[in-house]
Amino acid sequence: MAARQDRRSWRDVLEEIRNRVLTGRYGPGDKLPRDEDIAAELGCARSTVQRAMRDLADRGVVERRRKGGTRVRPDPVTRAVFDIPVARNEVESRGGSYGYQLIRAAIEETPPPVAAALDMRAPLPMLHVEALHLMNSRPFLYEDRWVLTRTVPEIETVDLGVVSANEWLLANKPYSRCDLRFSAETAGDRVAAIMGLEGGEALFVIERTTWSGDDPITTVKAVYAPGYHLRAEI
Amino acid sequence: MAARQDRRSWRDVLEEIRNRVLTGRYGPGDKLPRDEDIAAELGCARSTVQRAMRDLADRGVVERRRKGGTRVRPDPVTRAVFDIPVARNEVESRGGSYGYQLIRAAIEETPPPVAAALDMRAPLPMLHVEALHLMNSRPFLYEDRWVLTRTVPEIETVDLGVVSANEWLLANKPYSRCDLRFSAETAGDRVAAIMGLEGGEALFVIERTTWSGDDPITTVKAVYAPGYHLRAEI
DNA sequence: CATTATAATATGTAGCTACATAATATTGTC
DNA sequence: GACAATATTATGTAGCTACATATTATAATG
Repeated sequence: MAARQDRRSWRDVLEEIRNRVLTGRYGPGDKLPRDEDIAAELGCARSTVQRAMRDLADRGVVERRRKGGTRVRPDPVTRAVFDIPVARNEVESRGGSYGYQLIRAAIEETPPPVAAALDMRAPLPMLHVEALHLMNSRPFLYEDRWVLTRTVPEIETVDLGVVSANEWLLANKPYSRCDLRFSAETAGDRVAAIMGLEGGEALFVIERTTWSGDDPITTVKAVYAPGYHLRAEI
Repeated sequence: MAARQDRRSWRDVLEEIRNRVLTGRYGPGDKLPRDEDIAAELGCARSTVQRAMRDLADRGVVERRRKGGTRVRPDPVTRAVFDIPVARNEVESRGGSYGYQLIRAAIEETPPPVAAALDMRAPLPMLHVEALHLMNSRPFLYEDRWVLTRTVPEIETVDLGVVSANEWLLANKPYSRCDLRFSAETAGDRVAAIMGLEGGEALFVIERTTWSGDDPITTVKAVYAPGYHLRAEI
């Protein structure tokens, strides 16, 4: 096959190995031949096999270890990649007009759950920000955020009535680590009041915590308006 | 830096470029120099830059096009990779004992929303399966699934009281395309009854639709027990 | 002027070599 | 036999060359 071009591409190798996994020729937990042998069998260079294998490892199909070899992942998972856009972009890409509204910004002591999320031992003064992102003047996303001022002192000089803490931090304080949690939550009285809901609705929630090296930056709870859903395709 | 080994690794290149993006030296939408020039500047081979750039593109930091060059993604996103495990593995990896219970399995005509999810034009006979996955004998995940028997006729011969449709399909009918949707939903009467809830709780929902080539295989709504959350780390 | 053919170009891929690195296996020592 | 030192090995990385491919840019043509 591949008449004009006789070379075997890494995608061909990937497909071949993937098929062998899917048809059970290489079952869960099984050890695969070494790259070199697969290369010889399929008639390509080791680097081509390497390329394919790296992709399969990225996709969660196989696991590779130096000297240990390659084996099929024993527990099959569906690996999905999600892009979580900035609220402004998400609203605008849906053709809506974006609006932003600061609800509150104040210095407070770290509450215990926030300290836990950020791996902090002792409470410290933090900037607590609540804000609402709007689509077509209607609540789209409520954000409840804590920022560690010791890590990001400049944020105290920012007018959060104009720029959202989210956008400011993204542009000014890159993170090196990020924890993400997706969940569902019932709209409580406070959130319902802020978002103009009746209360009791199921809301999609993304919690995100970021660090710069070992220094905690911020933790946010982003609560989306009812009906929101996040998509991915594989 | 890198005393013993003077070579610059692709990770170094990646970090360097990433920093330039984060510090604004390469701003959103900006075009980067060609790989070859970056290689010359940083003192490494083009292949090393390529490796780093591919990774940055995978992470959603830059966009690359042949001849068009490399540019910084204009809209910053948080790209997260989630592994969605099979219920059994998820329960067992948390140290729980897994249980499975078939609620119902019957042939029905495709309802319109299911047809829409699967890109089907006309309704066809489908296998409608409802099942409950248990952790320590308590409801963990309720699955409401439709399987197109025309694509997977063998499933009619499977005893779904013993093997879950999910596990059987994963092992026997590989998919080539998969759509995923995350959302939050309020527990209705039926789901509440099945899961032993009071009703009105906010539940985390994953909807998954798969195809083999152009042939629809199945679409599932997976409803998790209250308190469930999905994690990722970047 | 629009439309099509052609050239130019940046990234993508395949193959090669050589060496690095992380494990695992083996051997040596007590 | 237990444990440490050493060898072995499969994957990982860096660099090189040559060519493929997809676009964009330019020139040719009606």
